[in-house]
Amino acid sequence: MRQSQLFTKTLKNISADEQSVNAKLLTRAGFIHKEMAGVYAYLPLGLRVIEKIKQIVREEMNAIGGQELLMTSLQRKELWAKTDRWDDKNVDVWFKSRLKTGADVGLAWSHEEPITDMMLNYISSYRDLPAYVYQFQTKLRNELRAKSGILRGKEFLMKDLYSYSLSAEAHEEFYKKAIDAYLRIFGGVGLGKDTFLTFASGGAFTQFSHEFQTLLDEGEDVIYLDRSKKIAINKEVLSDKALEQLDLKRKELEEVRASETGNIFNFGTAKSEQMGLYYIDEKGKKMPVVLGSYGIGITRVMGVIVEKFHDDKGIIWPESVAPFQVHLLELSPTPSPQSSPTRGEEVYRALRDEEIEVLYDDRDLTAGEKFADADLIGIPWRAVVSKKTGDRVEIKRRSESESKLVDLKELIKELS
RNA sequence: CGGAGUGUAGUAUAGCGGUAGUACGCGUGCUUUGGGAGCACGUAGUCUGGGUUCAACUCCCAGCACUCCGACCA
Repeated sequence: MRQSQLFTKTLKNISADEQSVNAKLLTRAGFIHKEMAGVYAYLPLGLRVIEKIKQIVREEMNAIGGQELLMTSLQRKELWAKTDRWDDKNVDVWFKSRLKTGADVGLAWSHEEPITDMMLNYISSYRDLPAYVYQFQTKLRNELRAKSGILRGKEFLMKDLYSYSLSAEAHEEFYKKAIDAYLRIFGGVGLGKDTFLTFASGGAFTQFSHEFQTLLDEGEDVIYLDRSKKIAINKEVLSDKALEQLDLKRKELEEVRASETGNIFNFGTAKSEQMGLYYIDEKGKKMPVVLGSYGIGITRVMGVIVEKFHDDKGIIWPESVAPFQVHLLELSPTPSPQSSPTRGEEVYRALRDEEIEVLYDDRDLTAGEKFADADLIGIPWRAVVSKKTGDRVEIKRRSESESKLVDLKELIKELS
């Protein structure tokens, strides 16, 4: 894409009100726009990052048998009343509205109830199980206090998968596969080294649920981490008994702050029973379906990545989620549309021919401004053409300071 | 929901009970072109409502919005 065509611009300064690093950098670089507290729009650059993260998640979900769908944002009151979660006393983040007919509707803060209710239509026999369905959906939550930029918003994008299994054993098997898939996802988006399976409060059916906590000083959670075992326990369930069950020793645990980037739950059969989701087994016996849910905060992951990968000049995107692979800067171009294409144009076309995602800074700006923008936007590779580079290209990683001169072939090889 | 703070051009900020200033941006022109370049001219503003006052952007009250701390967080 040509940067001259990109409608967003970088900003040198933003409101002192915006204090989180992720919101500051993403706003200044033109990835997001704040509509109101805790509510952000994702602009072209930001959306590209979102789509990259989604694709990494999608591939892993498909690999464990997930089928993608898209549920609705408007939800029926009755479904949530069945599990006693319509009442504001029980769920305090509801946005509620009313149809012209007078019927109450809720705006989706989760989809467990509607998706489980929908499955009543499709699950009636053991032959229909298991079923794994997932979606990427905007969740709307009337949080009292949004904070930390896109880390906790009133509106955010989440991947939620729901598993419907025949038995506790079958569920357990899938649950383990989901854990592995999650670890691969966090590795894939560049957070693998700092993301740990964490035992957390489990609810009625199981003692623990599992969170995926990414170490981050700006995170909201405190966890106790055993680095050698690569697992952690959330402060909220820390007890001598829990430590013993998990075979963890208090003196080997490190207290660290983290952000909950994923969370998986075993609901057992409780919700199925409440909602009437049963199947008939081989012997003709009516059995409740075993339910699990598996979430990843897509936009939160994006925010965490920015919090972890930046310097004083801007963002440093991991290659797997960067909006573009390479930022091509043409310095001191000689604008003359009638004559032959500039060196920048040639390189731009060559990269595009190789299907390399390139943001081409073809704007008539000074070198300093282009460098500053490139650092701020944070694309992993920077390629510069100018009088100085002649028929070669100067390339540099955003994360490093040394550059080198290469020819076009080497450039393409480096980026492929 | 408890506590604290802040609302001044598109953005960031200064100031004052008496005609609102600077920087960036934006527009025009010229000069520049390897780290947010220069000159000139131009552009645009006191959150809303009420009160005090001869006079309110400034003081007081309320509302709304934003930020931070805490509580909450399937």
